[in-house]
Order: sequence, then C-alpha cells, then structure tokens
Amino acid sequence: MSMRQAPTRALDATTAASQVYAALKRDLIRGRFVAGEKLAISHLRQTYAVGLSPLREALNRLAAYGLLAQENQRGFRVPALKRRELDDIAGLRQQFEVQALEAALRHGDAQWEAELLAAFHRLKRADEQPDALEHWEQMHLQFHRRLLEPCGSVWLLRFIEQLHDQFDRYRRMAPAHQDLRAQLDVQHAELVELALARGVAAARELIHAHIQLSYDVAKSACSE
Amino acid sequence: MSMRQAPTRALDATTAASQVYAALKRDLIRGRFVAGEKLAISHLRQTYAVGLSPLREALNRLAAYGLLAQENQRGFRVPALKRRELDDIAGLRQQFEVQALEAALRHGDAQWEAELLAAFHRLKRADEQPDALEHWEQMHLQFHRRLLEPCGSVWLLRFIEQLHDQFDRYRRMAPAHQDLRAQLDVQHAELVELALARGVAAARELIHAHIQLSYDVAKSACSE
DNA sequence: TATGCTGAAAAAATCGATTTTTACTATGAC
DNA sequence: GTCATAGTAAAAATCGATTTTTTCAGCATA
Repeated sequence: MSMRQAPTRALDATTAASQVYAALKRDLIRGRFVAGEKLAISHLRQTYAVGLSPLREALNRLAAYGLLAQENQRGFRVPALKRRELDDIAGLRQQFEVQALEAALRHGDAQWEAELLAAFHRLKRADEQPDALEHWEQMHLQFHRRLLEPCGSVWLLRFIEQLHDQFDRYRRMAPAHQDLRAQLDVQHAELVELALARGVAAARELIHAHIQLSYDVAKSACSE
Repeated sequence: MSMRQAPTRALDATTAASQVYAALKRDLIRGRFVAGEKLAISHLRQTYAVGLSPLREALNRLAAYGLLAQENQRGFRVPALKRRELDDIAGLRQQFEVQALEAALRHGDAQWEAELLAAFHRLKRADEQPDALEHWEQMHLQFHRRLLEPCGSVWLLRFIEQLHDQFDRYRRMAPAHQDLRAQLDVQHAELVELALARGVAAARELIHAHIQLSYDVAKSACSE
C-alpha cells in the first residue's frame, strides 16, 4: 500500500472554539440577534451544537473584539445600536480608509492589481451563487480588504477591519440596506479603475463618499 | 441589630477570569515572559492559582486583544518583538495621539483640568510608593488616559490604549528604559501646562516628541 | 402602596476528568 | 546516513458535573 492516507492534519482542522467564534461573529454582524439582547448561554449551546468551554471561549474573544458586551457576573449582551457610536465609527472609518487607500495606491504592485481585479470579479458574480445575499457580503468584505492590503500598516488594517465589522452591524440592521447594493457596486468599479490608474486624489474622494453612502442608510438602524 | 451587613455584592467582586486576565496582561506588558515563548498552560495554572476554564478564557481575551498569539491546535505564544511592528505601532500612536490631544484641548472643561492635575500629581508622587517602579507605570498610563479622555471618540481612545499597551511591551523590554523617566516627567509637566493654556500647536508637537523619545529607546528591544 | 427580606429557581462561572491532537523518540527500511 | 513510520509522552481542547452568584416571586413590614 504505497497510497498515502489523508494527511494527519486536515487543512480545515480548526478548533470548536474557533468555529463557534466565526459562526457567532457572522450572525452578530448579520443581525441575527436583537440589539441589546442578553445571550442565553445554554440556548447558544444547543443552537451551535458545542460544549460549554469552547462556547465561552468564543464569547470572551468576541467581547474583547467589541462585538459583545461582558457584564460582571451576569453574562454576555449584544451591544445596543447607538447613533453616537455609529457617528464615531463612521468618522474613523472614513479617516482611516482614506489614509490607507492612498498608501495602498502608492505601494501596490502588479500582483496586487491582479488580485484586486480577481476580487472585483468575484464580487460582480456574487448574485449567481446560492444564498446570494450573504455571498455578496462576503465578497464585498474581501474586496475592501484586498483594496487596502498593501497600505503598509498591519495595525491600521486591523483597526479598519474592526471598524468595518462594527459598521456593518449597523448597516445590515437598516431596513433599506439592500437597495444600496447597486449604487455601491458602481463605486466599486470606479475604485478599481482609480486604483489601477493610481488616481490618488480622486480615490480618496471616492472612498470617503463610498462610506458616506452606507453611513446615511445605516443611521436608520439606530434607536437613539 | 440594625448594623448593616457588608453589601451582597462587594465592590471588587470580579470573576476569576477577569483577575487572571488583568494579572497576565500586566505581566506580559511588564516583560515577565520571554518574547516568542510558548506558554505552558498547566504551569500558568499554578502560577496564577486558577482553574483551567477561567485561565483559558483570559488567554482567549488576550489573544483577541493582540497581546498573545493563538496557534491552531497548539496553544498560546508570546508574540516576538519585531522592529517592523514597533515602527508601525509607534507611527500610528503618534498620529492618533496628536489628533486626540488636539480634540481634547478643544473639548476639555474645568472638571477635566482638575482631574488632569490630580493625575499629574499622583504621577509626581509615584516614587514614594512601595514598588515605585510599577506604581509609576500605573500612574503614567492613567495620566495619558486622562489627558486624551475628552477627545470625543470612544473608538479612537480604545485604539490608542491598545497601541499604548503594545508599545509599552517594547519600551519596558528595552535595557535603558528606566533612564528615560526623568526626561519623560519633564515633558509631562509641560503637557499639563499646555493643556491648561490650550496651546494646541505646541501640544501637538510635544506629544509627538514625547512618543518619539520612548520610541528611540524601545528600538533596542527588538531582535530583528 | 412602597420597601425590604427570604428562599427557591435560574443562570453564570468554575472545576477536574476525559478526549483529542501534537511533539518527540526510537526503530527499521532503503 | 537519511527518511519514513510507529509508538509513547505531553500538551491542548473539550466535556459534563459542581459551585457560586444573580434573579425573581412571595411574603412580611411599615
């Protein structure tokens, strides 16, 4: 038998804690939980079919990331959607992404251009997938990640990602958020063009406006 | 007996997980662990005298915060100190804190001035405490927190705190970091003066130079 | 009616045992 | 000697039971 067995470590071998983390994070951003709601741990255990330890580890990670609020001896809560906080998040996003985009246009090479085009293509074709809605969101996130990737600052990218996740929780809770997609996709095409042409000034303007567009819709998700 | 019992919920009643989190965080920033070192969980259990669950929850939080690296099925590791990353962290710190300080000078009120003076006073008197070194570090952190507090952006403050913690891990690992204190303290006094006088332009310069001073020393902590 | 107390039920947090995975060492084939 | 493999020790991850804390309904008191 020279036929090799499957390698000892499967490629997707990840811990239960990481899987619950990813699933919970997705559902939180998706808006599957009511803002302000208290999480019933024993209920989550059933929903996500995991034991207590990995579940609690995932909840702790999410709290440290800012997608959950942890209260002293009384568990975890989904943060409320506050207008004040949305303003804060959107403003910083605009500032950080304008800055990162400029740096990315200055540093990005041919390899980056190719990957950006690939990401854009996948975004355009997102409707054809099953569960088109969620798939578009995935591709959208990946497109923006790719766009800023060569900016040169790992920590800036980290903060941008975190703000993006926070922001999306508001945007996707807004009633009219799906009507936005067509408009956003036009801007995505323009962003790609400007990126390839290294149109720094115009790109800065556009990414700012791009965020503003979602921001204006996201406002309607806030209670206060 | 009308004498009240101690209230049911003590003021410092916090979970074991939170306590280990705080202790581990302090020790990581202090440099009690070797950079790059793999953490032996069963050993930590004894050192911090806690059970497995709260310990693992603390480790997960620290990993999400960026003070630990989590590797797929092989536990937790203390991140290495890389020159590239220090440059990234220091640069963003300068940018963010300059911005936050300007906003704080514009928005801070009389109450803030009073609290800033109080924090500065505690910092000056830090030597008189037992364990003067660690106490100065505590007061130093609190002084800078207080200084930027009224800047108006909760998320910016959050990122600044995170970068500060990262930065301090480098600074406190540097051999000569203690010789810095006298120089830093001079700048702290000047920062207070400029804050009260609302000298925006000068304050921006000074906070930038303040970070630069530590940055230059912190560089010596890096391996690569 | 409002306030405070009491105790049962529910929920959160913690523990130590068990299972799973990785790391390491020794052995044997080429 | 190098490489692959098997077996064993160690470590990480997970589980369900136990302990601790909170919540809340019912009752008593002013």
